[in-house]
Amino acid sequence: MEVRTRFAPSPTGYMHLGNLRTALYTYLFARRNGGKFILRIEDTDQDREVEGAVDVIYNSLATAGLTHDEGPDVGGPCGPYIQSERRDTYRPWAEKLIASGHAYYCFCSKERLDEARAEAEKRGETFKYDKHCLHLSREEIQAKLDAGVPHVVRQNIPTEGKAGFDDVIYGRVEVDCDTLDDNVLIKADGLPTYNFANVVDDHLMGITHVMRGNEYLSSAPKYNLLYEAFGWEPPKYVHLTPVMVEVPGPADENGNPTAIKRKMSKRKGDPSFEDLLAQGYLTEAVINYLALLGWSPRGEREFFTLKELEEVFDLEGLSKSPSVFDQAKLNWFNAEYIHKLSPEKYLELATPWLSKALDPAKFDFHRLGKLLQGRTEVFNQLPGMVRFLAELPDFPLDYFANKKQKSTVESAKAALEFVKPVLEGISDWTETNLHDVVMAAIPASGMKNGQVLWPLRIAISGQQSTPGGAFEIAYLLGRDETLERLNAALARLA
RNA sequence: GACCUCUUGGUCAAGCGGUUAAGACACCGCCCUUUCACGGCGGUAACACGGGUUCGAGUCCCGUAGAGGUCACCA
Repeated sequence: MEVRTRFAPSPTGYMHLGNLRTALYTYLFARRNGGKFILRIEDTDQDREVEGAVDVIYNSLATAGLTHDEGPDVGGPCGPYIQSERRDTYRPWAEKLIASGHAYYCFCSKERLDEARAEAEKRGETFKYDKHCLHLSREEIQAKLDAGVPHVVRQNIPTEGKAGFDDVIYGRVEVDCDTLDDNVLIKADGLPTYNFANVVDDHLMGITHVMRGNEYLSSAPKYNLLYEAFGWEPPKYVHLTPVMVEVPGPADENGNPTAIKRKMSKRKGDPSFEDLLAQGYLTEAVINYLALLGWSPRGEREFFTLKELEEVFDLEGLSKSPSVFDQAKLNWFNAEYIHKLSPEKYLELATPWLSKALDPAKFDFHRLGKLLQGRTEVFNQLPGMVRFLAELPDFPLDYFANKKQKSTVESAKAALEFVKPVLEGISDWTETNLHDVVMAAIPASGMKNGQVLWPLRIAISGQQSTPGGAFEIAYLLGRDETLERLNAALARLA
C-alpha cells in the first residue's frame, strides 16, 4: 500500500522549529517510501486566525525544499485541504457516531461547565464532563434542536475498560477509559475540534502514517476509539518528541545557577525558522541540523543534503526523549556550509551584511570576502567583524603588549617609528608590495617580525583580532587611512 | 493532583545480554601562523538511583527519583 503522510499545521504566522522538524521527518518518510506528502491546514479555530499565516507555511516549506504532493495550493484528489473549507464533511460523520451511540448532543451552557470545572478544581479533582446530556430523551433532544438551542457533539467514551493504540516508536500505550473525558467533537459554531477533524480527515485522505508531536500521545487512545467506532483501520502512529531549549533557571538554595528545559516557543522568544534565516543561517544548515536533532542515521556521518536524507531516513532512528536545541552546534553546521560555498556565492550572500557597516564604494568587498569566508559562522556576525575598517575604534594602549609576539608598549613605539617611513615609501599600495617591502626592511631594525607586525596591525585596526593580518588590513584601508591611523597611534604613544 | 511517556558525558547521540561504552558540538592543551580564525594532533567528561533475572546487564523486569507531555467548544 502506498505510504501517505501529512503535515497538518495550524496557521500561526510563523514556522516553529519543532513544527519544521515534524514537517521534515514527515516529508522524508514519505519520500523514502515513494509515498505522498500532503499538506493540510488545520484552521478550525476561527478565533486564532492570523492574516497571511497560510502563506508563511507555503513559503517556509518551499524554502526548506519540502514540496508537498497534495495541498490547498496544489490540489489533489482529497480536497479541500483546508479544514475550514471542509465544514460540511464532518457533520454527517458525527451524526453517524450519534446514531451508533458513540457520540451525543450536548446542550450544556458554558456557564454550567465552568461552574462544574471550578468545583472539581476546588475538590482537587480533574474535571470530567458528567455525561449529563447523554441521558436526555429523544424528544428532549429533538425539541432543543428544533428550538435552535446551541449545542455541541461529544464523544461518548465508555465508562470502563481500556483504550489504547500502538505507536511505532513508543509501542503499545494503554489507558483506563474512566480517565478519559467526553471531548467535544463538533463545536457550537459547527466546526469540528482537532479531536474529530484529525480522525475524519486522516481517514478520508488515506493517511497511512500519522506523524505528529507527542503532545497528542495522551489523547491518541481517544482517537483510536473513534476509528473503532467507525470501523476504520487506524493509521500507524508515530509520535515525535518536542524540541527543547535550555534556559537559566532560578538559583538554588546555595545560590548556584540552575538550568531549566522547556519546549521551544516562539512566544517566549525562541527563534522560528524565519528568524534563523534572517539572522544569516543557511537553509541547508538548519535542515541538516534539525534532521539530526532527534533522529540518528546510526553512523558517523553527519552531513546530509535533503536529497540524501530522503534516501536514508527511517523511523528506527527516531529518539524517544526530547532533544535540546543547541545553537553552538547549529553555528558549527552553518559555518561548515558557509565554508563550502563557492567564493562567488559567499560574496553574494555576504554583501548585504558587509554593507551594513561599510560603504561598498570604498572597500574591496572581493578581497574582504576571501578573508572572511573561512571565519564566518553566521552572517549576522559580519558587520561587527568589519566595522573597524570604517571607523577606528577606541582601544587601550596595552593592546600593543603581546607576550607571544614579544611586543610591549615600549617596543611598539619603536616598531611603529621604524615602520612608518617604510610604509610612506610605498606608492604602489598592493598587498604583495606591502608584504615584500616591509618584510625586507624588518631585519635591519633588529626586531622580530611579530614585534613589528603585531603593533602595526593593532595601530591600524584598534582590535586584537581582525579578519586578516597587518598587510591585508593596510591594503583594505588604503594608503592615506593607514598612515593617518599610524600617526594617530604614534601620537598616543609619545 | 491524576493519567501517559522518557532517563548514556554540558549538548546531540551510537549501543539493541559479553565493547578498553563510538562519533560530533562545546571546553582545555599542543602544533601551524604577522593577530584571530581555519586546519592538524591530543585531552577532560556519561550508562539517574535501588532491587531483581542471568554465568554475565547501559542493554530484560520491578520499584524510587527526576524530567517532559496531557487533563479547553486550542491544536
